[in-house]
Amino acid sequence: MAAKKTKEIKEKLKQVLPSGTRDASFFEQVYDVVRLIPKGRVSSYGAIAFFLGTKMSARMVGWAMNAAHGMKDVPAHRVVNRNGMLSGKMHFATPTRMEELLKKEKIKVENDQIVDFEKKFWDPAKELY
DNA sequence: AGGCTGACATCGC
DNA sequence: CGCGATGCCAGCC
Repeated sequence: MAAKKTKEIKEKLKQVLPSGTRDASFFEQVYDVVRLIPKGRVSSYGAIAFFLGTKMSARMVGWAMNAAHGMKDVPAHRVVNRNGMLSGKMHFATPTRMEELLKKEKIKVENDQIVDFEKKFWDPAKELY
């Protein structure tokens, strides 16, 4: 479906981001927040969106993450949906990459879902404010 | 220029 | 209690 499209976007971003970094906007802020997520902690699209001021634009955060794939500094694996589910794992290099990365950070993952998500949850609005 | 899509979230029936 | 519909923003066709 959109897999092909994503691939194209990824390629395009490779040209756009590293080259000019463009005049980021929503994305850059998302990247910043994601980078601030401590190791061993995770956050959600909604929390980030909320922190940025637009709680309802959680989808955009996901879109930003998609772009973040090209950014080495952005630990997209630490960002999951509100359920703590690794909804975006299929967008990584390999479907298991996200889970592996999380496990390396002492985060337990079972059935594509983060264990004790509430404990590992890192809320930017709380931590950064 | 208009419409569709997308790694989400929330409200409604 | 579960599934469907809607909102949001940006980028692509």
